[in-house]
Amino acid sequence: MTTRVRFAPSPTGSLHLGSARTALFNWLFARSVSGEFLIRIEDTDAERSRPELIDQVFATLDWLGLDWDNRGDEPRQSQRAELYRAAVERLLAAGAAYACDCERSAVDERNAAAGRPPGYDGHCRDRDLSVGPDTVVRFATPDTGSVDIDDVVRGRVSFDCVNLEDFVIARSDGSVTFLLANAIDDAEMGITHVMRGEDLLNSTPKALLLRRALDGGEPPIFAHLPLIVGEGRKKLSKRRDDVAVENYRDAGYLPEGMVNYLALLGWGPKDGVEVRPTAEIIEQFSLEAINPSPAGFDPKKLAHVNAEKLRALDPEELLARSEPFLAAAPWGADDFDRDVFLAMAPEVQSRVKTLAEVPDMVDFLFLPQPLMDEGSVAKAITNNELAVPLLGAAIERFGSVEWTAEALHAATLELGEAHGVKLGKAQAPIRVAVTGRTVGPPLFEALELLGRATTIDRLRRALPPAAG
RNA sequence: GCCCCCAUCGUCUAGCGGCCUAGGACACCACCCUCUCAAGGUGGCGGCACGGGUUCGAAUCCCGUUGGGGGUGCCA
Repeated sequence: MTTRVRFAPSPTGSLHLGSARTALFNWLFARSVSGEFLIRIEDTDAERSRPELIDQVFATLDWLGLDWDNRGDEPRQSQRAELYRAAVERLLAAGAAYACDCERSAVDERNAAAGRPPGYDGHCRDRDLSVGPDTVVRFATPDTGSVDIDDVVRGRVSFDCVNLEDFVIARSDGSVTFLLANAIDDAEMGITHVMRGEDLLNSTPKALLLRRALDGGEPPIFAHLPLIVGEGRKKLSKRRDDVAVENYRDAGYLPEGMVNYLALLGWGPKDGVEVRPTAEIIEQFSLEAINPSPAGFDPKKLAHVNAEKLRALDPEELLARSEPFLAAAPWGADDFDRDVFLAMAPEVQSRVKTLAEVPDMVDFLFLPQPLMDEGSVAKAITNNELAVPLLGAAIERFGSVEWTAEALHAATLELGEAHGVKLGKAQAPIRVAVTGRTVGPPLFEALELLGRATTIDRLRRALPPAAG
């Protein structure tokens, strides 16, 4: 039997980091065993589901590079209502489910009055109500016995049936809930392994009970993934944390950076090599190596992994990936010179952690005039008594020096010596005059690319009027 | 409240009874390299939650405690 896994998002929001990690692990597992990775849309809740979000989820999975094997034919639970409804009828007919017209508040009151813990009390089990617009359908869980799950990452987990309340499988409007649709579809799609977040562990015995009641056959193997937690060791939340994968894309993270980092949350390669090509991660991946404890999301490490991926790109690739960010840069399209960019690319790569930082690293090369950073100007020019003489000397010297990074480097060194300072001090005012900042890529390479005329023009402009 | 899960440096992890005076990575600190800033190199800081067992031997196995988290919906 071929291994078959699924990722079953609910289109109620943009793709969440936790969901992306779940999708990734399913995908990694499927690819590592030459199995199938399928997608199913769990939109049984008409109130919350936003159909337009489905394409967004697909787009994000595409961006991450998680290809699925039923593309274009992803089951949508909202379109399978009849199938589910038939299952509800069967359960009803078999006496495995019953109608219930209890209001939540009534249940709570009864529990409070009787001193019982919260949860449905089975009030309607034997009332023999008929199903109608004012009733839900509940599944009658066994009163005794237990449901055991042999979870790949957690070992055997046992649930006593007495603690399993009679849960709702069909709403009063006739639609079915996730538990039922999920159990039916996993059986029907021939899913062999179910990998999902640990927050679903408690619902697993219910799914198993349903599957059994519906003669769904051998249950899948379960693997409940550790939750990804945020700052306070709590489940990542939309309020506190930046959880939308799209946000990371827009912030300049590489998909392979996200994939690599996410793969490290709850799993680690045996050989300890953390940052590596996705193909290798697939090779190394194994279900048994997933660890059960919650994993904290660390933006700093994500950034580091991303930076490593960025450095691994060749210049052409960097340019291509940077395109969206360069398009939003402050210079005109005509001012951009791809050859200049490509020449500077290696220096840019070792200095940025995200694509979003790329434009700022090269803007002075394409802008008619550099963006002058106030603090930098003050520090290196205004409040630097050596700035004027140094700049003046540079204007003089750069007029005739051979225009190569090497010669410019040597010339600036000599300029510094003549004024009693080392190269570090000597290049500072020149750097600010030409690039607008005290920090940036290597100066002399940049000057070479910029050309003699532009460089000298910028040096002149940096000189105070009186001195100029 | 009840049910379930988890527990190695701040964080991600290696470790699956002796190779552990616990290894790596991120972050942090120092030094080196150096035209700034990075990158890179070297070194440093820092951890098996606690208490009982089991065993010749426990980070590793068992029990308990404590702590954390998740679930407890006509959400998924």
